[in-house]
Amino acid sequence: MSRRSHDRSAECRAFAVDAAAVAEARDSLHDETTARSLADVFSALCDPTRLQILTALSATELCVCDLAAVTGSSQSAVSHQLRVLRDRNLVAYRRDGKRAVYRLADDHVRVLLSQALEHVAEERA
Amino acid sequence: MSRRSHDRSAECRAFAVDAAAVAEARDSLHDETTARSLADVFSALCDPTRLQILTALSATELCVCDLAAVTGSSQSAVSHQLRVLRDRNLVAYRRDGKRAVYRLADDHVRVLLSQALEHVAEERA
DNA sequence: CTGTCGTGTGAACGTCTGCTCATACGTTCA
DNA sequence: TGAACGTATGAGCAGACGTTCACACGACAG
Repeated sequence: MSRRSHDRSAECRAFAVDAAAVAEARDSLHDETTARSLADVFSALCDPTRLQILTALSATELCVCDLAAVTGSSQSAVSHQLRVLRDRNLVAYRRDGKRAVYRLADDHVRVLLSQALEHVAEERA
Repeated sequence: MSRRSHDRSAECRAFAVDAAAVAEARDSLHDETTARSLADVFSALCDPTRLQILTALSATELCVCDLAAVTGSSQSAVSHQLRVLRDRNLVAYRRDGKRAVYRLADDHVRVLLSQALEHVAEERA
């Protein structure tokens, strides 16, 4: 514990290089629950199967069975993923007899998808 | 293997309920490389530590050491995450002596963050 | 009622992921 | 040149994740 200023190889320095910038950046961080919700939203979007589901639902509303057909996944897998998307408020659904017909919950999803699409298109230039 | 039409409990039906909707949705899906890139972008955004990094960089550019201070993570962890963000073209950096100063790569990141933020704010109403 | 359909769900399992630890590399300064 | 600094990276490990499998449940037809 002696020689305090020399034994922090992996810790980097305890004090910041640019204290002002660190303070400014720290203030800009979201509170914990907001940060958690943000991560949840993006977590819902990071799986290829869920992205396919959302892209499909951008075009038209679909029941679970048809979503399975569109994505090429099993009905069970789709149902599990829809549960995630429902919990994140990214999709909504209505019952139609024995079927459950899903649709996008709001337009934020479309914007998120289109922005990400723009990004990947741009970096290919 | 007989009784072909009765033993597909988990497979759901092989033909779609709403063939037209399925065809329309299927056409709207992105090609495989685009889908992969989209998933990569959102995968980069779904980790709390990386979200903190990007939020911090929305305010000001920062070196690795200061990012570690802002996020409360180790320098190694931040460096690993920055590698992910670099590979996804979400951040860029310049060398300044021994330091590496990182910044957001483009404005798509800001839009993505703000849209997700709007979404989580809205569903709390 | 009985059987089938469409869907939801829990357990199990293999894979992916993000962390720590240790170490290496390039830069700066004495 | 040698030491400290800032950063990058690989190995290893614990936990999260997505799938399959098996099954339960409500709705509808016969």
